[in-house]
Amino acid sequence: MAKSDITKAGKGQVTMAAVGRMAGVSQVTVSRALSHPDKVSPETLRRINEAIKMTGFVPNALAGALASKKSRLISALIPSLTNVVYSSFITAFSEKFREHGYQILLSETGFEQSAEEALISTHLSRRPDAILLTGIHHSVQARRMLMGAGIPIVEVWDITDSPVEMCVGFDHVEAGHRAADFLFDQGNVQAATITAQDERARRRQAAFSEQFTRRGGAIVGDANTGGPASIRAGRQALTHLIEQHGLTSGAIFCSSDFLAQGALIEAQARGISVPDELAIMGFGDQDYAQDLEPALTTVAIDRTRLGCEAADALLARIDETGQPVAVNNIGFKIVKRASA
Amino acid sequence: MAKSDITKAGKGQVTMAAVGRMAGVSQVTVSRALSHPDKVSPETLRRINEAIKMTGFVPNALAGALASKKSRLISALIPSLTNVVYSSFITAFSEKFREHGYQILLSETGFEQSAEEALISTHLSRRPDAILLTGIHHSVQARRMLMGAGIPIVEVWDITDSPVEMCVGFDHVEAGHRAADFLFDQGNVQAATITAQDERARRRQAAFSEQFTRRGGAIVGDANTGGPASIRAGRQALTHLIEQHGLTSGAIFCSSDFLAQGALIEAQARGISVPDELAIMGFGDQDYAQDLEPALTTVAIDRTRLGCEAADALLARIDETGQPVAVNNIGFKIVKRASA
DNA sequence: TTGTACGCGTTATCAT
DNA sequence: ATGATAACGCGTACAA
Repeated sequence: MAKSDITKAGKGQVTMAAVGRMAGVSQVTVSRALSHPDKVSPETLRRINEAIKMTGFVPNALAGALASKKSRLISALIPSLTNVVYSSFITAFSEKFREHGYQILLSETGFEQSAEEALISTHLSRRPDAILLTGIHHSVQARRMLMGAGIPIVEVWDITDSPVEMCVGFDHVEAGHRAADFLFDQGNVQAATITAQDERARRRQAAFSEQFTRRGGAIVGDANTGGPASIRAGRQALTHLIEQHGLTSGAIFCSSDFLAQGALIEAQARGISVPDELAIMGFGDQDYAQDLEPALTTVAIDRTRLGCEAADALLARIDETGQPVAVNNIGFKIVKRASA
Repeated sequence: MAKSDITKAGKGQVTMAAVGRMAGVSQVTVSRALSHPDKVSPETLRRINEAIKMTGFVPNALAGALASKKSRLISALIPSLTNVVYSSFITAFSEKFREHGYQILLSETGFEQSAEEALISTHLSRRPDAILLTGIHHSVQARRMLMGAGIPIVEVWDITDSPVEMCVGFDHVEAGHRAADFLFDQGNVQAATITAQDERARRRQAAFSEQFTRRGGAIVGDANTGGPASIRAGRQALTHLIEQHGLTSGAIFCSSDFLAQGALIEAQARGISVPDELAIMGFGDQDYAQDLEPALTTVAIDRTRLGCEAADALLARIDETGQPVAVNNIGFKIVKRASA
């Protein structure tokens, strides 16, 4: 049994050293061939690439990250993967970073804040080059860990004057106010709300009710789903508002398009005409909002822009190019369609 | 300026050695305190934990993985994050692994196969302890890299007699056949299909048409969306079938519940009664399928079970406990509701 | 119970 | 253009 092991042995992975041996160069030259090919002679480069192909060598990014102190990994914590609002956002965010050679380490936090702290710790142990958090409420311990990590941090989907470092999102109170103005100005004197279990949604709802009342309207009832948004929850909430609160006319402000869709279906099943008898307004402007029947009036959040700007902010800090603004309010837009 | 640096210096991260210095023990003892606390005296443990708290120490998982050759990282490649079918599946998969102390490195491959190869390579460079792929079609080069990695591999959402290593999914041809049988047995003699741009969906559609014809039915038309499934695509496809293929009655087999929902809305907008004039059948059994009006008849795939069994198969291989089956057919179930 | 010595596979620095 | 050497921070023997 020769001790030479140019072909890879049993469990051992192929290393740069092995590739180098095969190409007749040292390990360092292999490293250079991959990171700075222009600093290696064409002939050497050719032999190295051949050896790489023969051995099926895949660089060990763990070792690379340890040595260079750059993991090219970005942490992202979002409430839910199955909620299209967040998944489409994270798709834009990921794509931007993928173009720059980064990978995303993604975790769901759920809507209970308690899980976040442990997740942050686990994520930081992978030494990401930056981290994204959803929302602006984090425990003291979480903030401490984040600051200690010494990496760029962005909080999304909300804004505050005191972000951990940077935030990009929009003002939920203002969104609630403008939705109330819109529905009142449409001639609705009565309104109800359907809200999922989500702190930001609650904040919008409170702002909505406050403003709608201030304008002179009456809030007939508030239905909380007690869980994530779903079509079923929307149907049940409308049923509740009708049967328990005697809702017969006016407007309904839903905390998501998904809930609004449920309300739309329940109204249709009950033979209630939308928007004539009941005006229904969603939130988010999902892709399908315009394809519902009637097309859904809603508050549009540009999730793609949100993802891109969050990524840009982090990239600017990572590359130390430019100074991204600490508070980036991307706003929202009320989209009037047929349902309200 | 003393050379002692018990408090962490400028950019340097806190290491086990630093924690050890503060607690008056060596680096190894700190390591042990974290991995095998029972092998450390209570008093020492107390001092170490105190030092950890004071310094805000977060272990470097990169270094740990390099030394132990275990990254506690699982790679997952799925076609799309925004498609609830896959995101709910991956949520179950992730949850199972999270319980076992693993994190998921997730990437979208899109529905074009070409991107997969590069993604596999990038993922393998992080030295995951296992990898999950969607589908059973992979390039030769991809298979080579996968086998060379020497880690457990599971392919999901489809089955084949020759998986790279293991697969858990269901038979798409059989699903198409049974859907055809179902709709024909319901008394439909005409049928059409609406199919998204997805290889597995196409395979189901082909099997459906074949079987429906074999039974004596007639295929009126096949609408391909040419893109991902969406409500809009469903509406447009039904419009196409009606206006271009003269579809007036019979059944429609949609490749996803999302498309079926679009068809439902378009039918409603056109005043076509479902299921009396047109029977509509979806695929996937999304949570909301039963809450549509009329409730959607569809083919149920247990995505949670799929995620759990895929995770279990990998875990069994990682821990070398038990020998998971190479081909795990979890089947499907036709769920009759009101729409067909 | 605790510590010493070494290796994991790469990048960075400095020579040649 | 290429190589030798020293980190990087932690786990795993093995020793005390």
